[in-house]
Amino acid sequence: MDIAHRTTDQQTPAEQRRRELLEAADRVVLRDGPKASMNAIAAEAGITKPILYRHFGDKGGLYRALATRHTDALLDALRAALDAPADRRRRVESTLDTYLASIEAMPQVYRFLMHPAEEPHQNEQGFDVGRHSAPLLRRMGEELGQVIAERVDLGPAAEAQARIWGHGIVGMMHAAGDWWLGERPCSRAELVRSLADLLWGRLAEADDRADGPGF
Amino acid sequence: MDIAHRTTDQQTPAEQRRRELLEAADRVVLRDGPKASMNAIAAEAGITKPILYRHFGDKGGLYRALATRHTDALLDALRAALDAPADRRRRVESTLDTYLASIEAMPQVYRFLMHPAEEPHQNEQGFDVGRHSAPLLRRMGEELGQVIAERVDLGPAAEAQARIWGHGIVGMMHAAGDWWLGERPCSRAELVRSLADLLWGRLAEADDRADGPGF
DNA sequence: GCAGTATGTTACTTGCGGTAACACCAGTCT
DNA sequence: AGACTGGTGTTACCGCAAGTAACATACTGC
Repeated sequence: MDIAHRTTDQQTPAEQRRRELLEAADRVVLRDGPKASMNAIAAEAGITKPILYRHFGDKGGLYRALATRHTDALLDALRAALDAPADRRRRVESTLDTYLASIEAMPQVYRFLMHPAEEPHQNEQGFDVGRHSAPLLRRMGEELGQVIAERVDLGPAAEAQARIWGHGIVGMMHAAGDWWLGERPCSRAELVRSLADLLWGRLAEADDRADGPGF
Repeated sequence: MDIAHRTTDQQTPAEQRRRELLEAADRVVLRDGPKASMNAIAAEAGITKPILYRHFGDKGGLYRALATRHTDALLDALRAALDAPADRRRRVESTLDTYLASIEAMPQVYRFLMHPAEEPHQNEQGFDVGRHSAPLLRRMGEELGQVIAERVDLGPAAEAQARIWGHGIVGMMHAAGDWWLGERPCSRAELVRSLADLLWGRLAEADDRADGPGF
């Protein structure tokens, strides 16, 4: 038995193989998009389908393994930005920038993680199943942005700012609503109040806790 | 020709038929979730597949038509809340509440619009977001919520507030990032600055425009 | 009668996820 | 040595869903 060796060698053969398969899958998915089939992935890895299923169970398992690698990296980067020594405002900006820089640097990975079910076949007019949410959120964001631009005096660069805020506020509403609908951690009124408070700048007003480095 | 009649009757037979089909599709989709097959929808409508394809082109067309009906209703409700005569804070709360009440009242519709590719039971073609990207957003939201709870002094009901803010801020970042990545309307630095400004309460500070009713 | 168009059908193709069933090839136990 | 075991690999198949002919039947206007 060379298990002792393996631990020093850092990898059992199965894990090694699994990593190779994941890397092949990664290549295919980032090249062909989410429509990549198990057959294509297997071919890229130089093997055939059943082996993939032995390693990952089903397609969801493969996806999960694939997603985990990328999300862990992103989360680590975000935690680092969030923990850096600086004042709160700077930390917030740094975290935002880290996230945006990540998705900017690897847009294929981002689209794979966030919009997996796109473009099933190349027709004109790229709408398809799974894209419904995006149009709705986009429309809400754009409309809110226009309302803000029309009614709020934001000084210079007002339009750009208003659109950003529109999409940001809509996203805030959507994500909080989605989470709340699933977990029901509080009443609707409380949720509304908290979100409105957030928009009203209580994040800036709140004091740091006495025992921490502040946020 | 009875086109004159049709215009007074408001509907040509084709449109009438289309509406019936859409209603049948709606029933099936809201009952079976997004995994509803074209066959099932056709059966519910009392006909067979090719007719659906003649009316809607492909499955995406059907879903799009279906989604449009619901999103239009939601957008109308939101616009009404946004336009109601009241001060800005009240209007914001009212809009948030309208949205949340809507998704609370019709969760099946909401899940269809926002999480089209869910329902774990067997056989999901293409990769699935709901299972994996949602986890990413949820994890980010929860972690941020914890960080806020640990470091910011929010007074009573701090934990609940912190979690809400965590998810809300993450959602804001995600939606704004997604939109920005697609349209590139400004530099990354501008986006970061605008979002941080939003979190810093500039929405509350800004004055109303002179020519409007205010937001 | 005859062309045109809308409505409907059955029967098919294509492609996917997923699964048997079998084959090969280490090492291991007796 | 020879049977046992576990991992790697294969071919060939199932079931199911999207999408598409090709054909059949009405109803219209000329």
